[in-house]
Amino acid sequence: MTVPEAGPGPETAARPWDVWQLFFETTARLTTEIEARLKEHGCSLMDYQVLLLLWNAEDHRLRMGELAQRMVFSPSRLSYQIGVLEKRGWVRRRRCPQDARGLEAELTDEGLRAFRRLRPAHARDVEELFLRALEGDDADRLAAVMDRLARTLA
Amino acid sequence: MTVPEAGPGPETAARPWDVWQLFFETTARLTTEIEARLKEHGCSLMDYQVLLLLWNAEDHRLRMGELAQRMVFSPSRLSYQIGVLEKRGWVRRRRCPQDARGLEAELTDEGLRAFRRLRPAHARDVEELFLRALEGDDADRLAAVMDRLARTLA
DNA sequence: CGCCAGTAGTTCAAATTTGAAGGAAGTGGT
DNA sequence: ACCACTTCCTTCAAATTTGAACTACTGGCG
Repeated sequence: MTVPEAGPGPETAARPWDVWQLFFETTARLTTEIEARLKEHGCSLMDYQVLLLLWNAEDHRLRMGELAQRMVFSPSRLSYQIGVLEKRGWVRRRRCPQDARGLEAELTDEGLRAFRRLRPAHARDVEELFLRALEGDDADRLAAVMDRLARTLA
Repeated sequence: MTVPEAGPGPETAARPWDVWQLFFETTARLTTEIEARLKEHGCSLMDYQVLLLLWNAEDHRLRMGELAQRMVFSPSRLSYQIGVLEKRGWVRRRRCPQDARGLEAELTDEGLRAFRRLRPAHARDVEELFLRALEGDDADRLAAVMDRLARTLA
């Protein structure tokens, strides 16, 4: 309203700080709900994300450090998480051939089956709770913003 | 590239699932970094958000339940958080006059001062790490998407 | 009034997360 | 070969988070 516009401009001139608060709160609600639904199938969202990264990786394995980077986990947090998944039989630790300091986390056959079992329900949840809210070129616009954010953070 | 377009369409047709992953990962990086910076001033992001909500509230007070809703916290989590802030002298618990079951969390004078001390640095961080990435009408578009997400979750 | 289902918060134990410290192995200079 | 430095990951204690009881109070109904 304060800035003259040519043509039909946006109805709402969102105040930047409100956008941040809305982003923060909505993100919390979204991940909380998705996590709650996934947990009914016996898996936390972080568990799932680890499985997903391993699933996508060459030979279903990744170096611990690489995994920690991608998950935005501290080393100790990743160590704990992998420990949990290992006890559950979904992941195995292997010493890395190239570098005896390092370890690789590898999806077991059981982990593979668990992932395949979990995926459909989780995909539907993300679909329903997140993707459905994206209209028109929202996906592209959102991706562009996230890319810019990621670049700032790098 | 796979879909014929009339005129100069968007360069990138982001695949929905990738958008979700990017959103999830970038959000994690962003909040992790903002939290790290805030902690150098001796306050967690959740502490700050509680202070902010109380700051904005009538008489700087809110019912525990209301606060829990807005923070997306479980009752026990809020109870713990308020306990921490209370020990630090930033917040006080008062029995609610209208309903003897309930409590209100109220900002103390010291809490007020703490918030005013924290705010500038945090504002700069959010500015630098989040708001700067928003170009053109990104803020409005993002707000619209978040609104739609929130409505789905309600 | 007296009972009772429902509401508001707290508490407790178990699970997770953090951050500092440690142990094992690579790397590079001498 | 040796030593200092770095990298990779784990471990440990303390802080936080979760989820299931548990306590205190309300409001409505007989």
